[in-house]
Amino acid sequence: MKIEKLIQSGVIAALKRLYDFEPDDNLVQLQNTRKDFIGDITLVVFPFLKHSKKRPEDTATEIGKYLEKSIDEVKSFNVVKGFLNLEIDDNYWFSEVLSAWKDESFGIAKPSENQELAMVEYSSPNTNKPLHLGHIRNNLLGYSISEILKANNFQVVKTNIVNDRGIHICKSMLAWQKWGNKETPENTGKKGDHLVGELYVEFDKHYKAEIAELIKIGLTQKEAEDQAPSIQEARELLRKWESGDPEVVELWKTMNGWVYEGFDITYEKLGVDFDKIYYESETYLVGKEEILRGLKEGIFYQKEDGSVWADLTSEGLDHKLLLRSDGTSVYMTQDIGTAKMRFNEYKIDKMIYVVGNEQNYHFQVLAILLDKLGFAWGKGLQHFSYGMVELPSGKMKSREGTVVDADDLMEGMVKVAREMAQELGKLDSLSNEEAEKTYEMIALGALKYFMLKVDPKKNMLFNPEESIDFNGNTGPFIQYTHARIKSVLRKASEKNIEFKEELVTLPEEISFKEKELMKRITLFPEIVKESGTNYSPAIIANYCFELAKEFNQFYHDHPILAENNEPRRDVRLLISATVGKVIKSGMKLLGIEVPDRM
RNA sequence: GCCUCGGUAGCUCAGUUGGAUAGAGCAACUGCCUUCUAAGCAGUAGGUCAUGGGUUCGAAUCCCGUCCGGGGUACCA
Repeated sequence: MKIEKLIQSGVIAALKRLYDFEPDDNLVQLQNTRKDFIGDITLVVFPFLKHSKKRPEDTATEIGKYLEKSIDEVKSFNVVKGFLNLEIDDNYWFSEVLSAWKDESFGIAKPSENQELAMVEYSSPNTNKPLHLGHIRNNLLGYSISEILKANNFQVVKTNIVNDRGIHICKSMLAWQKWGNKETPENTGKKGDHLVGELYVEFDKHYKAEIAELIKIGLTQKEAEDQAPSIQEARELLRKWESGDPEVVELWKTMNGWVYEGFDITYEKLGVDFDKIYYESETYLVGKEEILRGLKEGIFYQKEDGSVWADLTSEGLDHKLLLRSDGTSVYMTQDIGTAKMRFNEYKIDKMIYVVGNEQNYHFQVLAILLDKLGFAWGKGLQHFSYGMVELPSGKMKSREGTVVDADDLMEGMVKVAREMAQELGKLDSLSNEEAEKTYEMIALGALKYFMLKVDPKKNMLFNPEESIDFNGNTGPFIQYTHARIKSVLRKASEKNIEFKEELVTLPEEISFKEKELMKRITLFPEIVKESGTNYSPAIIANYCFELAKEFNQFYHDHPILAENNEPRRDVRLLISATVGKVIKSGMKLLGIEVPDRM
């Protein structure tokens, strides 16, 4: 039984016995003892004073005496003001670490039958431009939260809804027709998504110029934006696409194909993947049908111009457009269609949308609309809302060229990692291929950890001027700690002094750091749970950092292989090996690989 | 205007859901490689937790007001 549970029930028994008082479980507040005090677990006794009718110190002492007597694991206690610090027997932590080591999947649920199914939607790019830094945060969060849900006993289906149709892609198509010079990825060597992205910028350049011209001859901004020839032509392309014009559809397929080839490369480099991909072009009509059904059933209403709306004023919200006056669908329409298709195809218990917080209102409305349409699962949708990535200059804008391109960023990071490693000369013994693989691992580790260590809900700042760090609270720091541990274990095996798990025993005395490490290891399963219920990879990231930091301190002043006292040496090897294992599985939940050498 | 999220060290971020003297990393300065990897370790310095009130044994954390910033409120997605 876990020590916290033991103590909790011990405290409840003590209160009953001493003060004839039965508290709620949540009144028993246990926390880890602060480092400046002696002890492992601390009980806050303030809430009990009303019933004990004694001073905090006396109350704590009485409870302490009771626990010391009734729970074997409680070795001793001390009282500071209203805090009862309990010292736990080293044997308890030792046995926890030993079983952590033996447990193949310590802290991680194994796939089994009857798991609930969670579908996680993430990435969801438009097909008119390459992925940028904002997408990176989305992809890393989506991937990581999927791994964390798996670790928390969910079956997970990772999904991606590709926004492959609409005015945005028509703009790139038009630009290709008019100014594209028949360029293709093949004849230029350009990555497909980048080529299409350039065309999108090209369109915008002409469009802006036309607007300026029109304003000069007296039109308002709004009129000019509406009447510029480029946008008119793009709209014409969209109409042709919707009516199935073969030539337009062909161009659309070709250009989207280029983009997908580019995306695949970026996704692979990032190390993210999907179990099921939906395309907006295949779901928007389903959404439209649902809206029309809702209209027929009187759930929605139609204005004189033909547009369809939902009245959400009874929910404290506004009126929301669902179909334009020309009958075409909007963002919301498509999401309704996509949701319906997904729930038809899978037995989804939990649907999670990894989408930026600028869409908070959208998902609030989506849940209500699905509910109104009679889908029982509508209200249960989870919007995993995360903050924006900001640059020192403010928000990123694709059209204004202030975006940090995903491919460029990753490439740059690998370059820095390579230079740094070569300077340190650490990987000289590896083959070129192995070394190159390690550079990538480190570069991606730095990038991913950088993005995931901050609370997903908060906006974060990325400064392209300062490259992402490789020292301190970073991915490489944790990777390095893992490599160090592996190195020690390799040498132990070379010297034939590996520990045998069935023979390791607790030495007479263990140091403060050794105990701290054992306690930290024991926390891991709880951390995995917490990150699952809070949808926060950051909790895991910060735990891994603390663990690695503590290991490095331990490593610095405790000889491991050179320790003469065998029980002591073996327990140090056990602790090291277990820390290595926990780091590896923790980082895996973040989608970060750890090298054996670096 | 209305809705919503945020403001913690020079910078980037933690802070165990109300507990003890608010913590890391970066940047600056000092030490430590003949001993298991120095991408490391140890130390110095850096704070009116935006601000004013309130709630109580106890507030960075909860409530109200104010200031500053982000996002939303589109027949864009």
